[in-house]
Amino acid sequence: MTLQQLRFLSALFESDFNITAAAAKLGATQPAVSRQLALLERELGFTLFSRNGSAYSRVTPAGERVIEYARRVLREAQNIKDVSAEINDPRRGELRIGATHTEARYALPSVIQQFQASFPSVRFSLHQGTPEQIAEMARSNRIQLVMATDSDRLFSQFVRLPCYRWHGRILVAASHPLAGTTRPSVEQLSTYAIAEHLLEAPDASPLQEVFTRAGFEARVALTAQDAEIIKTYVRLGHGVGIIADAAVDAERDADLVSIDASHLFPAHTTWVGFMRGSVLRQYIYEFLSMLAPHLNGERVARAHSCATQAEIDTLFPVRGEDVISP
Amino acid sequence: MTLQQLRFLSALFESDFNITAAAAKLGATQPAVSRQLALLERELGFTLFSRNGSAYSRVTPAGERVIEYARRVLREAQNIKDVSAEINDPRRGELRIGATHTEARYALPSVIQQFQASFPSVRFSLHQGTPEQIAEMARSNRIQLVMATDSDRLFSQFVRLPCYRWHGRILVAASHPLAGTTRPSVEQLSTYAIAEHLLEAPDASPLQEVFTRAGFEARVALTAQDAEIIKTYVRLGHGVGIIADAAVDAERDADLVSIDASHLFPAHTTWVGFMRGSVLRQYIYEFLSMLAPHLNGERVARAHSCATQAEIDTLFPVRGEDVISP
DNA sequence: TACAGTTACGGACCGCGTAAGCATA
DNA sequence: TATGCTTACGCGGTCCGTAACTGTA
Repeated sequence: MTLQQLRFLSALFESDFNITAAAAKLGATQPAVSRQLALLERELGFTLFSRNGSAYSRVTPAGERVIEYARRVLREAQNIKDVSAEINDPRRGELRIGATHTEARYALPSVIQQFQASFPSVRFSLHQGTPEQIAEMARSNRIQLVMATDSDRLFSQFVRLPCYRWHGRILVAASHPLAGTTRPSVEQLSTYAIAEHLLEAPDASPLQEVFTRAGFEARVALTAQDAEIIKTYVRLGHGVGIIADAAVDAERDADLVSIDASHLFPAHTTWVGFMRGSVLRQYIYEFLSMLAPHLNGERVARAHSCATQAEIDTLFPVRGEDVISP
Repeated sequence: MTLQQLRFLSALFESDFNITAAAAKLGATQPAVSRQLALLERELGFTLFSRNGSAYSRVTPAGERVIEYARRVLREAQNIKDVSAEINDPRRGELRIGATHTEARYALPSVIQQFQASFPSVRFSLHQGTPEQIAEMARSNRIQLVMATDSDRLFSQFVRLPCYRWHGRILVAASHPLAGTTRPSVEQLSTYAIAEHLLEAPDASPLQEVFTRAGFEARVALTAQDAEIIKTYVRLGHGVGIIADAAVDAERDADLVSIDASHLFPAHTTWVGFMRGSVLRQYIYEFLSMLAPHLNGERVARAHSCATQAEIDTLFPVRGEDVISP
């Protein structure tokens, strides 16, 4: 068993069991990958993938376990390389972030700009995807930081730090009946079609829950990860939009009316995280402190050494809509 | 960076920085180890060990971090081998246990006998040591299971399962003034020299605490890991011994009087554990259920998947002196 | 025929052990 | 002089890429 074999194994898994693609990803030739995987299977004594004729089709139950541990091996090996890079040149490296749509679109751009000015030799990349996708990217070491809102469930192997909290805002066209109101009720909202800014799985919508509890039903006519789609819909006068307050741009959305909805919906927490046990380069600490002032080096380091998420949560208490920065 | 280099690195660390010894331990020659470590240092770009002339003396701070991650790599790689062994021959393998003196001496022998009868092809070995020593053995993968009493502090990276609970017993010679008493008080005890069965660090003695709280001082004249030493001392009539109840043998200690002391001292918990995230062979599950009936496969598997020790503790509630087996 | 994976072959490289060299007590 | 690590050297294995082969849609 060699690290190379485990790299091939992991790459094959991440390339939909296509050896040719996996080989290309690692800058190797296809026979090399094929041979090393055959050798690994022979050494382990059982098949890792089931063959569908000549093509590999899917992983066996045993293979799944092996891949899980293989990835752990590779992550720990990457940690060694990170320690080395940090010592040799702390200001040079890579920062790969995975984020869901809203964070990538509204929260990150200004921070990224600031970060790149401070660390011109750090190659920055941003990978937008669903929470499932970015969790998988982190597991395969393709990204170091993850940013998402809620969906904690998917990130149990992560150290999660609260970044900021926010409320939904109601967005309507200027001509809409609700345009002049403040503090609209659930009953009022329930008479209109709703365009909702999707956070996680559609079935886990906190919006539906709020309506149900008040004895009404939400008529959700549109859901989208991209708040701009919601705005377009609202501009057409088709109903009421509900989006993150960060997604409301005072200038470009001047034709729309946005109404505070903090009395209706619970606050969301946008957090940033990394895989438990992974090495954090110094510039990652810097990035986090740029992202939110309360994520300073000392507190992040303390969170990093916590064994459980519960301990971390006590380090970052929440008051009302804000994470408290002592 | 290769797995072999990490193995050499880890072995050197565990051989007191003696390359010759490390090479012998791994069945390699000394130049091979020397060269691979030099290559690794060159690849990483910094020294891992500080040289004291020609000999290696100690690890650098950076080296310490690298070793930490190198060991993790090796543990995860071992997990892959364990998965493989389990699939190829579930009844063949190794079971290496680290235990402190009392467990190795009194609790384990009968279980080991039973286990070896059921699994003749599993090579069993038992390694007795201080809690510090066995924790270090587990970190370097030399043992898979750990058994100890209290000293939780040293085993934060472990999954700990309560095995059984026990009280200290007072042991005196038949001619001793306390021989006829039941429920002796702290005041009575404080007039005699005490020989204490040592559990963890001498400064963390719960005995001293009990005495202090009652307003007395314990005159501890002897401490020992081996309860037999305490018995010898008591036989000489030199004072009062306090040992684990498991260490009292009805037949062989018939010349001594043992007195229940559960009213005086808090119960101790003897636990068994393994490193978090390690693969457990099927026969390890069997061993655990032989060790204590409440450690059945289903519950151990559940504990294994817990992320925190606190979760595990709720799986094994305690009532009085016993771990509850539902 | 196109596609995906395996087998065959020759070359480069790499890691090992033996043996000699070098520094420190 | 003994100990412990490093360098030199030659061998054997191993890994790789190119190329040819096999099996499947």
